Amino acid sequence: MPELPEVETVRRRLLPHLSGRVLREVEVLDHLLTDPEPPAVVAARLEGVRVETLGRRGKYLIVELDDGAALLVHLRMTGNLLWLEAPPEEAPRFLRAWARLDDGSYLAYTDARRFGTWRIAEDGAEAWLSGKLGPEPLDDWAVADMARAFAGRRAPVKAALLDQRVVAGVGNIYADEALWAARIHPSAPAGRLSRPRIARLHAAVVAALEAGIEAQGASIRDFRTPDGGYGSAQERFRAYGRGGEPCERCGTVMRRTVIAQRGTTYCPRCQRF
DNA sequence: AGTCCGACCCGAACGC
DNA sequence: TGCGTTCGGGTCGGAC
Repeated sequence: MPELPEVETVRRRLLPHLSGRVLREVEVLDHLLTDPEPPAVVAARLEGVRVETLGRRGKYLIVELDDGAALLVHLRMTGNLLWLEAPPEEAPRFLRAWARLDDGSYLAYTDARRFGTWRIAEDGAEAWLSGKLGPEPLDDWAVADMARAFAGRRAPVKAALLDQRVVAGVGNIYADEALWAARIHPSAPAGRLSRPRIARLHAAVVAALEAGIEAQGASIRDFRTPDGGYGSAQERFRAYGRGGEPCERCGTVMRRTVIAQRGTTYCPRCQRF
């Protein structure tokens, strides 16, 4: 499930292939991808435009266009961008959109569950994203920012971490990893965490995301890099998906529950309420 | 304002 | 083997 490290991996691997390329021909096959905008309108809007660079904000991949607009791609759960040197003979499974580039190469967007979105931001990415997203965790994010965002909140700290206005890019996986590393119970009310605990969690979020990028993301279900490769972050997980297994810190059996409507795994001994 | 929860979608995994 | 059921993710909008 693409979270910040997966999207950053896509950005880095795709950048050399897309930078400076012109989108010669674009087709959007799934109306949900561009909803409420008609697919043909979005496709036509993209044709003939040059890609300046690729950016990222939280879990959004930003295709910066040379006319000042941007294409905001959100992969949600099962979205994948795949780059090929030439168009394939057979369409990739779950193909929802594709583009032919001016060097003959081909970009495919696949999405089994059709949750992903493509949106044109005519005034640029930040105009559309500001207000929706909090700070970039690996950019200019301080402990004080996290403390301010948590202040007064009674919701579980896990719910707060998943709130993209608190910090952008953390999803279910890296939230569980960070809470485990910081030894904080996912149900603890965000606004009642002590300053040292907030500092610990802040550092743990940053470390979890950096480790994820380092491993080129987690290929637990559908995620692939644009070259069709696999990330290896899942091999290092110490909380996510480890319910029923021993905690790697203390050996206690990890517990799986539901918090903030999300599957949540934690160590009942290391992460006391 | 903060919080909660259903809806969206459908392949994969599971149960019988 | 085959069928039906459940699960899971991120985000949004509506209800408290």
